[in-house]
Amino acid sequence: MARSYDDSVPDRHSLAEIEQAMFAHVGDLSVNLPAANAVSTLYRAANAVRSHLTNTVLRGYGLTWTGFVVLWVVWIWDGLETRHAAESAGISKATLTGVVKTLEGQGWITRETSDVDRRLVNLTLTASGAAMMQELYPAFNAAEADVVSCLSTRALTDLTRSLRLMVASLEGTSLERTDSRRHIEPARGA
Amino acid sequence: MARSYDDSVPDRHSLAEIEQAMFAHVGDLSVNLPAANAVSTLYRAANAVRSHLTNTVLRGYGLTWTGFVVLWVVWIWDGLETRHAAESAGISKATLTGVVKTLEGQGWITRETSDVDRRLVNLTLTASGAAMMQELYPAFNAAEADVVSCLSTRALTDLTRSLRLMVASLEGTSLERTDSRRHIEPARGA
DNA sequence: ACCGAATCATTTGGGCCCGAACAGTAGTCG
DNA sequence: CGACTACTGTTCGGGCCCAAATGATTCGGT
Repeated sequence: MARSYDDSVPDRHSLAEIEQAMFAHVGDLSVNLPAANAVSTLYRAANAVRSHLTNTVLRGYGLTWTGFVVLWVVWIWDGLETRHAAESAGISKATLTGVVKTLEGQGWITRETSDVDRRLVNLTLTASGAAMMQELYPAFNAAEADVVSCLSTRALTDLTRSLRLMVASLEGTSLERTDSRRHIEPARGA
Repeated sequence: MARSYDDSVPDRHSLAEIEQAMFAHVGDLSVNLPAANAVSTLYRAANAVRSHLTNTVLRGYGLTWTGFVVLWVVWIWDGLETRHAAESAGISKATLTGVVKTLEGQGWITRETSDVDRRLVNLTLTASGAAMMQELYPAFNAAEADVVSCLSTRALTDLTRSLRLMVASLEGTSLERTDSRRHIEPARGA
């Protein structure tokens, strides 16, 4: 190595160092540290999981995380309309259009406009798409299990419950103001 | 409304319905449901938080989530080299280059190559950038607190600890194979 | 003093991501 | 029937995202 990696400016920051730096900039009183820690760790963990599963499992099939999620919801529900697929996958309809175009070009999925309502578009897995999911999902699920293997059963259920609470409070108050009582869509896997 | 939103195909899926659909496709025995639930809920929660904070706090300043995170780490450490900024922000150096270009164009940040090592580039907040963060961060932190207000103090610390465990086990084994003993960078706010 | 290896930031190319604007389709109500 | 309204999926524009390749710079060893 060209350098020992620990001599220059701050690289490895302890929590105490970060707290001190924060206090120096924002003032000791008015900062909610546990909330800041939780949010940043949450986002970092989600990206770490996504990145890990993508690189270890999905990349071999030429799939992205989002592409896989879309395939998954279409697979599990034996076909889906675009609007439901977008909601279940947790992405916007605009994004879904592009992702489906990619998956369609890869031959995993087909798109056909509905006969009864010509506004709708039905998504269905191709034969090779279904076969691929049947082979891929067990490996993906095993990798999921591996990712959470560092947590006890109790810690895992607590984690999921807390996260679900946050999702419920956020998705209940954010968008979709047209129907005040908004349902909670658990997305894939739950 | 044109339709009652609840009559057509499957939209509101209960957990039991999803489990049943999964079993029908993957086989009852070999699926780790708690792990799948945890991973999907984790990712969905992270995106919900990101989306909420972006729309309620950041959008008013013309900032994206990633742009804000980069500004934050540069702010809190009184300037940073790009490699450290990328790692602290949890994004690749390639992504950072583009984000910094955006922030530079908006006048929040400046870029200048180091004198002692001309490969390095130092990032510093402009005067207006520092002033903006001083005004913005309290609002952002308040929104963070609001997002986790549905959890008890105990649940929040447990959540953060579990997530940190996952991050540690993932970032310790994923990339950066050059230095086998990799440190754990807590990112912003932690 | 040189040369090869390591490290840095950037560019390139392909894909995801969303809000806003859009055109097409369906239901409603006079 | 003919507006009017609501809902559909798509397109557009701008930004984020990363792996791989590139060019510049530095370090270590000879």
